[in-house]
Amino acid sequence: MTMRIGTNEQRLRRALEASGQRFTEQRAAVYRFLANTDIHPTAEDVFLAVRRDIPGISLATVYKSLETLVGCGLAVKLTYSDGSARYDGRTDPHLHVRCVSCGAVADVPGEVDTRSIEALADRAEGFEVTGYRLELTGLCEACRRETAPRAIRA
Amino acid sequence: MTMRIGTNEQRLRRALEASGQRFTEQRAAVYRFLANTDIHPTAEDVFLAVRRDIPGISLATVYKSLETLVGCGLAVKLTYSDGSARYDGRTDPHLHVRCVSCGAVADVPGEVDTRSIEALADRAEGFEVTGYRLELTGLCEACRRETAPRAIRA
DNA sequence: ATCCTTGCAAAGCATTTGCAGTCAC
DNA sequence: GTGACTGCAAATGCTTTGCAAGGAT
Repeated sequence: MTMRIGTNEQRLRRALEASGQRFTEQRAAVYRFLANTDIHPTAEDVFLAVRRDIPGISLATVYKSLETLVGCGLAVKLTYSDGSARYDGRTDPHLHVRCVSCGAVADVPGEVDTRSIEALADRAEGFEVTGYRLELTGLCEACRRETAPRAIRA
Repeated sequence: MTMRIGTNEQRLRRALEASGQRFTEQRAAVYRFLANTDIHPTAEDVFLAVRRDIPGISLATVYKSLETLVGCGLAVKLTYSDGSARYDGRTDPHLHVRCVSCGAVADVPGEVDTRSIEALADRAEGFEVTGYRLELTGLCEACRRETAPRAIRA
């Protein structure tokens, strides 16, 4: 089975059309980058990368394009407590690790047994529990070597 | 066994002294409020409440006082992905539920079996995993009744 | 031809910071 | 008396928004 060039673009065209939105060069470039990386980039990372293809693109357009992709179900937004966000081209649920020093995010393979978590949902008095947020935290390889990691909120 | 008035203030005085900081009316009022509520207030909630005791207090001072309490180990800062923070006078680790609509936070009694989570720490390649973040999400009683919950980031 | 998108700059929002005056010790 | 703390206002940093010009269908 051969991987076809253009598959990502076709998927994007279909998803945009399905939601009554237009295919643009900017959205295509953003999706192309996102679908081919596992670094879980910030909007700015995407901006810097996409600017190599489209020098005139603006940061605001990158933000808007990313939100469009999320709206179409082609990307997932990972939001963090320092107010920053990262984007993931993988849309299936999976666990992430986040570096508490630099904010880098990586995938963690494997399944979590969530029964223990779900069992607590009934204890949340007054709340209708619909889900949970779980992520591992730690230090990435680069930050582990550093003497003075810069402080960020996990 | 009788609850003594002044216990909170004594604990605050001790904690501040231990870290070379000064006891002030503002810090006392912030701690008094935080130690007697389970609403997990935002800095602004604290500000509005404390202003009843100290009308001239500023929001900046409330922020600084809260950080001081966190630094002393008398409070815990709960940070969320919409960039907001809430403060908890309970410093022992326990699970929270957060309303995805209004951001309200409540305690959830009970223990989670974390073995399944901890077992995945080894799979995070390149990372030294030091902990995890877990919280339940859902709708609080008030928001469940509303027709159009306002959108916030979970 | 329509009306969705872009790019720019300005606005938002929770929080932080600089600084002069004030206060706890 | 001295250095930490307060209150004010201005600044910060990520993200969003308003709007006129441009582009996809």
